[in-house]
Amino acid sequence: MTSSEHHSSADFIRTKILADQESQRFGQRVHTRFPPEPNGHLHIGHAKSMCLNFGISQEFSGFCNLRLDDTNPTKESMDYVQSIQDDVRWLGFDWTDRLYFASDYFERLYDYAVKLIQNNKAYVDSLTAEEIRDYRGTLTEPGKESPDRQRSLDENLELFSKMRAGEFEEGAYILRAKIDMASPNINMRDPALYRIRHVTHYRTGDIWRIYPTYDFAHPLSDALEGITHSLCTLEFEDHRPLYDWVLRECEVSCHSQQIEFARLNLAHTVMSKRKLLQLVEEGHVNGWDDPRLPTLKGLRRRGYSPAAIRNFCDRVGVAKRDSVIEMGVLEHAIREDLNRSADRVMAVLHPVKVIIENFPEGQIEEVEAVNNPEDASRGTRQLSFSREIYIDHDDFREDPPKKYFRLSPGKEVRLKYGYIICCVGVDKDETTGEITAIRCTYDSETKRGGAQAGRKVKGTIHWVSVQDALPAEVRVYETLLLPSNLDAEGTSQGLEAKLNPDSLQVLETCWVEPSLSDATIGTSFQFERQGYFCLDPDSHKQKLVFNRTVSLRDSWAKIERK
RNA sequence: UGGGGGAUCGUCUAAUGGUAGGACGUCAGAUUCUGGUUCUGAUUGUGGGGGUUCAACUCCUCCUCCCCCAGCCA
Repeated sequence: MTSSEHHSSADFIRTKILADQESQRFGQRVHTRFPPEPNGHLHIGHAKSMCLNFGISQEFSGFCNLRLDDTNPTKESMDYVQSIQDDVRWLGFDWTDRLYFASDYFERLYDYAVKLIQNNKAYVDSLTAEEIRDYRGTLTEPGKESPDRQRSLDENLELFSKMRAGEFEEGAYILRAKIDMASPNINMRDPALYRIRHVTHYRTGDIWRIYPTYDFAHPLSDALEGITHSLCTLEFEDHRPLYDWVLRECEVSCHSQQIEFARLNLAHTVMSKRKLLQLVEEGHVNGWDDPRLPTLKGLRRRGYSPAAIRNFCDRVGVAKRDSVIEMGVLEHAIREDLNRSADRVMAVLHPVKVIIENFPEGQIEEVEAVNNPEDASRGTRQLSFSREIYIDHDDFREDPPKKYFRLSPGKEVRLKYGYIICCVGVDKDETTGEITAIRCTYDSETKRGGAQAGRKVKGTIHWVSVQDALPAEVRVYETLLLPSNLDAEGTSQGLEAKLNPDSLQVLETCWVEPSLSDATIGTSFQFERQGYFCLDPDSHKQKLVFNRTVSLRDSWAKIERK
């Protein structure tokens, strides 16, 4: 199987891989890796990377490793490792037995560093962090060589060994690559390879006092795992010469090709770990799985399916230019999925009581409702119809605008799966003027199967029967941010100012049909005419809690806006 | 302003010298017991100036704009 069988035209990465296969650069081998650092939860940007790495490995009959890039012990934890594995699996990817940790390579990485020293390609520097910054030069001026650059081989070896043994304070020494302090590429001005950290690593404990940097550990981890194509985001573009330098100077047998692509940006939300953390810690959202967050846990709780997210990533494509994807693309992906899979159900979010005056008091009638018009095998269910029902506040207007097809005084509307009713009056609270009930009559011939069943009216609305409706809370979400994206100026202050104050709206007094009483947590439903909703873990017997995943497309809202 | 990247419909993304195509969105129509779905149609684009060529999104040249880099983070 090749990528060309899946894509009418391959993206630039698949094109490169095809060319590498053509030239036998890695034989026919294609081996990728998904390398998150276990210092936070995965988000939809990671989903793009997973779809790329796991997707490509599948298309080219290769492999994809899950690698935890845990070279910085100060921010990493086992909890994150577990969370990452859960999320990768949930998204639908399988690393089988290829689970790796950069920390498992620490010993071999150390040996490579020693080799570099022996080859006069690395040295131990005693400059402080500030001094190193000064010596580095600027974007336009070359750097200066550290006095320690000329340190003897034996002395370097001995100092490095003592660094490892924990004989020095943090910051006292650092191992640097000996490359070129005048390089126009700042990453090549003798970058750090190892730093001293007297910190317990969540996996290796206290056996290491020095830890390799990303620039040293990453290329070698790729080499050790036999990775052929190392996909990363654009900001690593000017690290590529260093990536190649490390592999060349360490004389490894497998030299992977680093390829950079543009990270995913979604409009009206944030993707950086720092900002996500800020939202959680400052309480702007309720935890990492808040349904407003673009984290995989948040999307999952919001009701997004793994298939929809994968499909979204496919649609978005992969390229090198910076881009911001509109929310509409994500929303389309989940609607497309849920339209096929979610059972339909009646729910009233903003209830108004309707009294059907000519319907006998105490009488209850069964009506048949279709579970999913897209899937006949989902069958039908019975709904009970009675004299008093709830309809949505939006479906009644005392003074209807033009093209309003719903209920208004003297006008008819069909109750979905039920009768055509006609509004004959309105009850109002004497003091507030608020509508307390809508009075209607029904046409008894218009039920499905009735003599007038075929009679057409402009509108059909949803409803629930007062007598057996279940109370529910519904949480309606809007975007996290008001503007479509943060500018470069997006500081911590800036983020707070751009938050959408109405990103969460809690509707406490909703009514849903009784069939929902045995719904399981996480299941998605279409509330007829409204949107897709899923049952939240906060639900309990007394009160069901639903999250709105996404609304239905609403062409009436568009007409009314004009 | 040193280096590295990038610029194609509103938004993503194809087309490597040969009809600028697809998706999302938008608009219009058809169907519909969901103003949903589905179907049909329409809409709009190669950052700018020169040049090469029968032919340029594509090659050359000049310009403009955007992003990334001066962590002992990744």
